[in-house]
Amino acid sequence: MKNVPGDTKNKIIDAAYQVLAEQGFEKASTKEIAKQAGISQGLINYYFSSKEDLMFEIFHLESARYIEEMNKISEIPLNENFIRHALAVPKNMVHQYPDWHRLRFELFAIGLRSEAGRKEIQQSLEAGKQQVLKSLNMLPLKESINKKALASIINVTIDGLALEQMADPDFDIDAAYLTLIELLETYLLKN
Amino acid sequence: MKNVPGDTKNKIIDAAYQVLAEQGFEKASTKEIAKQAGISQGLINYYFSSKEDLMFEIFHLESARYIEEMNKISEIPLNENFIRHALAVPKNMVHQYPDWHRLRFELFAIGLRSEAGRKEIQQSLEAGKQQVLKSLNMLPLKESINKKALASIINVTIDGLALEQMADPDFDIDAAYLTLIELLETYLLKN
DNA sequence: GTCTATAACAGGATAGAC
DNA sequence: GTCTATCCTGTTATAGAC
Repeated sequence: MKNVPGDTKNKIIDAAYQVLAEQGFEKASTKEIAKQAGISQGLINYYFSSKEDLMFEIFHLESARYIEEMNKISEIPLNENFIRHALAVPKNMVHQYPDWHRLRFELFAIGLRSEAGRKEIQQSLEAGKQQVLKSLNMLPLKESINKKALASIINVTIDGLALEQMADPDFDIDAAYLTLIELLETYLLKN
Repeated sequence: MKNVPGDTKNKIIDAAYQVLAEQGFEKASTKEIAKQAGISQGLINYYFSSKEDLMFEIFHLESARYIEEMNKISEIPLNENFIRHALAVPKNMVHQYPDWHRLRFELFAIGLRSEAGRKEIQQSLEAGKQQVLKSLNMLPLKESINKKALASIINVTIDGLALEQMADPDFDIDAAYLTLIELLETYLLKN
């Protein structure tokens, strides 16, 4: 095994991501992160000036991953099934990346306590809304519809349904998405 | 000033509520809570066996307050404006009790990390859904509508819009609720 | 770059006086 | 019931050897 440049830093980031998702921001200790990464605790401060620094880097990386994932919607053909296909993208994220949503709610909680964190949430929500808005703009919609408001609603519903799914293993997320699709189709297409 | 029975305990709970909402579960120290309550730190452990014990008591009390608040919906007359009047209740909570929602998202973050916490979220979400369901059952709806799924969507949207409002002071929550009302009216009444 | 060791501090819980 | 003082543990960040 050769020493790849940037390898150690990435090992730390990966480990921190895991520990952060499992334990949350405050409880995620550098000791545990170092252990998980297979390095010494002191080394973390060689790559990151502080624990907070490391955590914010993770949130940024994950924000980017989210956008990337949601961009799959752009590739969906614009036929009468567009809405259900588009919503399948966030729905599947709950299954594929459960940690990702845990991390997101962690960010929400932190963000409501500090000014720096508040801006992080705002950016994250804004990015999600822009993605939804992009999709809405592909559809021929009436002028009377407030697209921005609608994008907000859809965006927060995606997060909320993910939470329900995580909190309650018996939650029928498929049924919820089905109803959401009906709701939107009725409003957007028949209105 | 006489010593009212249960007064000290309530002082602790009130202080803890404030500190918890401001700092979050992990950072909310018993030292700070004691300071805010105007008592000594050691006294907290006379009334509560542990910090966690204190925190859970707060979550339970707040859950009860939420239900109580939402029960106002039962008093709304069943006319054509029912939906908008009913949704005004949660919307106003964001303004009236900003701390309450901060606390709620704190609970969500904690809950996604421990089994005990997970059940707390589940209960809290379930209670909210039941309230929405109760309102939906007052309306004459088609059989084809999945009320439980719809209640979930409405319930999580309420939380989500509150988050947006807290994260972004410029967020137009009124517009969002207006669109939500239209969305529901279109689906429920015209469908 | 990476390690070990440790400094410097803060947290919750408890003991014991009053 | 309430206080003060203290114990014990765990935390992050840093110093210094390799």
